[in-house]
Amino acid sequence: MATGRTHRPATRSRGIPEATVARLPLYLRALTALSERSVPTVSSEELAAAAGVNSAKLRKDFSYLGSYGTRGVGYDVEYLVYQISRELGLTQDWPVVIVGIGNLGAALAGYGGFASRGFRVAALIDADPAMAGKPVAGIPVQHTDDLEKIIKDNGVSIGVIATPAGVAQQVCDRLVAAGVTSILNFAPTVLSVPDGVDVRKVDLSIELQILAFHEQRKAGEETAAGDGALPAATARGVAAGDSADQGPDGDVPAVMPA
Amino acid sequence: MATGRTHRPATRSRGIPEATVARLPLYLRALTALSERSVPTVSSEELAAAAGVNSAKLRKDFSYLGSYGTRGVGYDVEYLVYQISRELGLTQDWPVVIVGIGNLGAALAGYGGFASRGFRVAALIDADPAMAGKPVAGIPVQHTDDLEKIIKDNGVSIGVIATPAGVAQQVCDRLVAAGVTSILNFAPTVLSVPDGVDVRKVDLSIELQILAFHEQRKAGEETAAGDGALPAATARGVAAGDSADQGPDGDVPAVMPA
DNA sequence: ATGTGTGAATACATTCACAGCA
DNA sequence: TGCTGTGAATGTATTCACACAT
Repeated sequence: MATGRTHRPATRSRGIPEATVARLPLYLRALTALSERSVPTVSSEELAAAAGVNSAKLRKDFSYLGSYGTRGVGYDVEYLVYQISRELGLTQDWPVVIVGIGNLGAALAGYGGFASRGFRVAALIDADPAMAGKPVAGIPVQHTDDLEKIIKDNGVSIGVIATPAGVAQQVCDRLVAAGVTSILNFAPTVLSVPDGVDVRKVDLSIELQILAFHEQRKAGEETAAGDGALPAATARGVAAGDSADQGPDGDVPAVMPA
Repeated sequence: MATGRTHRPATRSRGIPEATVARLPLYLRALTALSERSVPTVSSEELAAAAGVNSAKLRKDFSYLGSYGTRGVGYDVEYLVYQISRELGLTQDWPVVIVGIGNLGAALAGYGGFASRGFRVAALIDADPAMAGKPVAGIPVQHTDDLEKIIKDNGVSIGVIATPAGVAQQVCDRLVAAGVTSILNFAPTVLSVPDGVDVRKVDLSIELQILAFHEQRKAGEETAAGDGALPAATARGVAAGDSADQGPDGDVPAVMPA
């Protein structure tokens, strides 16, 4: 959108593929590093290497944002940082609340990547009265009773759930009722949310299980009982790939504090 | 690099799509819950609802594993639990080491989902000499100096990196050199690994940025300057969707302890 | 020369819709 | 009759390869 570029919608139209959106943060991180080293421009090849993707994909991804590069030269680092930040909505800063201050919640609260990337921990919330008032990562923990007020007073629209699985849905319901429309769920449960609310999950156990699956292959077919064993086949540097889905309701799983 | 691969042996029997593999843990979790409630059978419809996917997808996923259902009836819960566990390689248990025992590492160490799901924390490793010997979640922390020995003595092939970004690559290199072939990376860096080593990332900041992107849209087109704004359109329960990729090397980012 | 931007080709994933088995 | 299993249809993502701007 930026300037008045009204040609083919292909450029800045509202149709950025999810897969591309998921990679923008990666590019942004690599670009930020370059920016800090005062590198003025990068080629798609270089940037792709730094982000761990291949250059064709990167160029295609950028093409959805617009034509921000210069043929024969590459991309202007600062300009791209700005464009991607804007596209991701990071030019404003998002107040976030973290609910469930166990080890995980504390780790999240202390995560340095927040402030620097458009997010601000507006509040830490926990159900344990003993924690109320105690500062974690410099921020005082507040009691769950005040959840609704905290959300409203701070205009919070993004919530992080780091509670035990048993109370996650209930916390989720309260967050949503109070106005939160995006949730990052670390509890190992499928959350049900109304339409219009986004849920993303982070789940240690799932990630490990996926690794185990590939690990098992690499280990050879020793286990092969009556299977039409397939030797190598997969030894590729799989190195990741997620996928989640969703019907009308919530989403999935995750790590969990003590 | 495990065994030889090179071409595209892409057989068929052993060809479970990545997207399906990524969902098996979800199904497994839902099935385990049913199993605990002594539910004997489930239909694809019911199980799909519990796992947060749609039934056609679930049936297609299961079709890659074999024909484990009964037409007109559904799936036998116990049997499916076993088949999926086996497919994921969870019938054996995987010793795992966690490197970097900050808040995050401690949270992971205390995660209950380990033991119950085929994983065992074989060791906790940290570079801080002051931590050595101190138990975290009941497991004594060991010093980084002994990393290689620990990996070898325990036959560890899966490592979790929860260190600050600055040392992640270095830790990764040592893990790989010592024999680890699967890595779950929580540090916000792209790790380079040789072929045959799988890397998966978990990155709080990236997840939040993806949420922010969608959140921005929902917020309306207030920012809309000369854009052919697209009003509602997105209010759907987007609710997730990942995607990562990879070239020849490693992968990406993540949370980070204090 | 060099490296972007992008149509066209290919690969992968989801959804449909229904035949066929219990 | 009810629900699985799966080909065919559709949708999405990645990769190729090259015209073209600088």
